Amino acid sequence: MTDSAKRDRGKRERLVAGAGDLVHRQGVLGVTLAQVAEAAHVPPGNVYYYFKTKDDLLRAVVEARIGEVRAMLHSFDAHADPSARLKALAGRWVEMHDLVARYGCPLGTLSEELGRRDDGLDREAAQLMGLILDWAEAQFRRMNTADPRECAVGLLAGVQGGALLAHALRDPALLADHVRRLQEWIDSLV
Amino acid sequence: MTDSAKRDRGKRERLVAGAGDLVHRQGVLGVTLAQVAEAAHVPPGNVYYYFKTKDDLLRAVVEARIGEVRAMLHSFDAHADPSARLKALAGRWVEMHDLVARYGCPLGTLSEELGRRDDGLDREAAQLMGLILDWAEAQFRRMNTADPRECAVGLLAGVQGGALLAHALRDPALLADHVRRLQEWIDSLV
DNA sequence: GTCTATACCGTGATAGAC
DNA sequence: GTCTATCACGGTATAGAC
Repeated sequence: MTDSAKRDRGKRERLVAGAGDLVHRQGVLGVTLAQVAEAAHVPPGNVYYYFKTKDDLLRAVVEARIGEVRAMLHSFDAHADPSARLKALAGRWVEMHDLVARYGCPLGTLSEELGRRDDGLDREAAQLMGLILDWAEAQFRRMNTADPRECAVGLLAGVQGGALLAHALRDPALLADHVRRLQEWIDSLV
Repeated sequence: MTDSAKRDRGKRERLVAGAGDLVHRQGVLGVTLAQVAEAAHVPPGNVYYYFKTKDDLLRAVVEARIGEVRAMLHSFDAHADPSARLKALAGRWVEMHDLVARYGCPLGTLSEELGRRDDGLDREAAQLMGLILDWAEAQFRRMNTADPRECAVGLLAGVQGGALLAHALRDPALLADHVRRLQEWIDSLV
């Protein structure tokens, strides 16, 4: 890789990371490309050198988030016990409960916003929830629980709903307490 | 009331209703005042005669939604049994599962979007979830369940999370199935 | 009291300078 | 190959015509 390509990559990554952050805090439509440029320490207007359109940048943000989700799920596979894996998944939202109470779940708010579209990006964003759901279903299946798919939906819906309520009421403790109840529920299934 | 005041009221109501609808489908920032005017059959630009700013109109939308929530909860009080009331609450989301799968829960998406703000409208919007939560808690308390507040959070989080997943995956059946599981859970507490 | 024409700004996007 | 000056558009909001 040439030096210039490396710099490109660095700036591209900074742009995507900054855009992802801003989108989380302000929503897709609330973010301007000028803000993204500033956050990534790139000259304003220069964003178009790396992304043809704003939607292009957005697509990169979604793809990066999907990558993060895959990495997260993969990291949970270190646990031998499927119930421990599921509890670790839920625990992720406890770890970021302050951030969630202020700006909502980074995955949930993005899914909600892009779910209204009809240009392909909605399908892309659906993977954010779809991947987690499929992974959780596989874990419940290993636990030999009845209706593993519905259990997976119950767990992720619980987490996402808890995040939404914690955000609406701006109450981090609500999320933490609710997730602990979900973790107890997982234990009760073993 | 004078005739002109009546007309005002009619237009005002049409503007608020149209704006509420558009906000649900496109999000707060995705709606333009021109669209609102068109939806309400009011001359474009004329919106400012009824509302000083866009935020003013938005506040009216939130207040109207709060009124709808109050009316909905009040209507459930017709059931003598608190568990029947709670199941009727959950049933509301089954009734509108197609709409929710397409555009998200009208209350949930609004709460998410306004929860990011910090100008008072976030507090206003918090009532959308707060009112339901308090009402549900009172019903669980009458059922003598342990931890009525946490049960209320569990129910509303379940519904909202189910709505979010149904929206993300654009799958109305997911919401209907999940809500039925929540209703069975309510029955199991009696 | 009701509505229209318009000002003004910030946005995404582009053409071309360096 | 990288960045800057600028455009055209669409948005909110206002001043003033009817």
